Amino acid sequence: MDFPPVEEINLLHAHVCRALGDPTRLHILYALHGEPKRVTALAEELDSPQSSVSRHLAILRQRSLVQTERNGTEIIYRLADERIVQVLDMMRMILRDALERQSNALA
Amino acid sequence: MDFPPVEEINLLHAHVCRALGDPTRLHILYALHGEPKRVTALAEELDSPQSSVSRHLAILRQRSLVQTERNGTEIIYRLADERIVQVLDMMRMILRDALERQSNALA
DNA sequence: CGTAAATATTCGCTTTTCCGAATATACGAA
DNA sequence: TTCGTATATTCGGAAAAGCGAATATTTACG
Repeated sequence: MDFPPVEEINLLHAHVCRALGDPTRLHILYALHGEPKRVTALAEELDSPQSSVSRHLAILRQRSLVQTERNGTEIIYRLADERIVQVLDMMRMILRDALERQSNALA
Repeated sequence: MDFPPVEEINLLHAHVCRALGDPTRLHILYALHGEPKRVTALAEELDSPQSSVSRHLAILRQRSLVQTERNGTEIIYRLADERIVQVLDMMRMILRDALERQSNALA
């Protein structure tokens, strides 16, 4: 029983993190939380061009962060794992605490 | 009492995620877990040039993921918040499950 | 002061990422 | 098949991020 080397795991892991490293994609992930949606709906909600949203969704799908289901001509996107939002929320908490520490340090 | 707009939070959040989106930086964060280290020690551990590690550390520091403390001529880096590793581990779990689902889907 | 050690920054350069507009593809209905 | 809607992809260019080597900076010590 052998495991993939650390470097390879880090590579995959970093690839996923990079997918999270764009404000529009974060917005998309939160918008899909508990509520699958189609591309056009997301584009309207984010006030972003359709091609842009579609490209972002493709990136999230490649990285296994969202899944798709076709319904006629439309395609429904959903979170591949709802725990993703938990992770994002935890990051926000950590970030908030860090910012708070910094403003305290200034005072 | 007003809050910063969602867009601004997403921008900061994405900025932090981008810092996580590099395999060397992930390696650094795990290497610092529970064990502050100096730059040279990290460079040796990662078998990476000193300038490269220093640049990565600067990025992690800008994003409030690590903190520094000077000790003579050396500078000790530590995680700004140990919960960061929890978040990373959670992401790995989610990633592992996703990969597992995918290989099952092929079978 | 001068030297050595540790860390940071700069310099070129390459690669990646991002964007909107335009175009292409896929599907359903008639 | 032809049309309309929904989604995906391509195109061309701009901005950001990556790297190693070399150089600069900071600190301690004699």
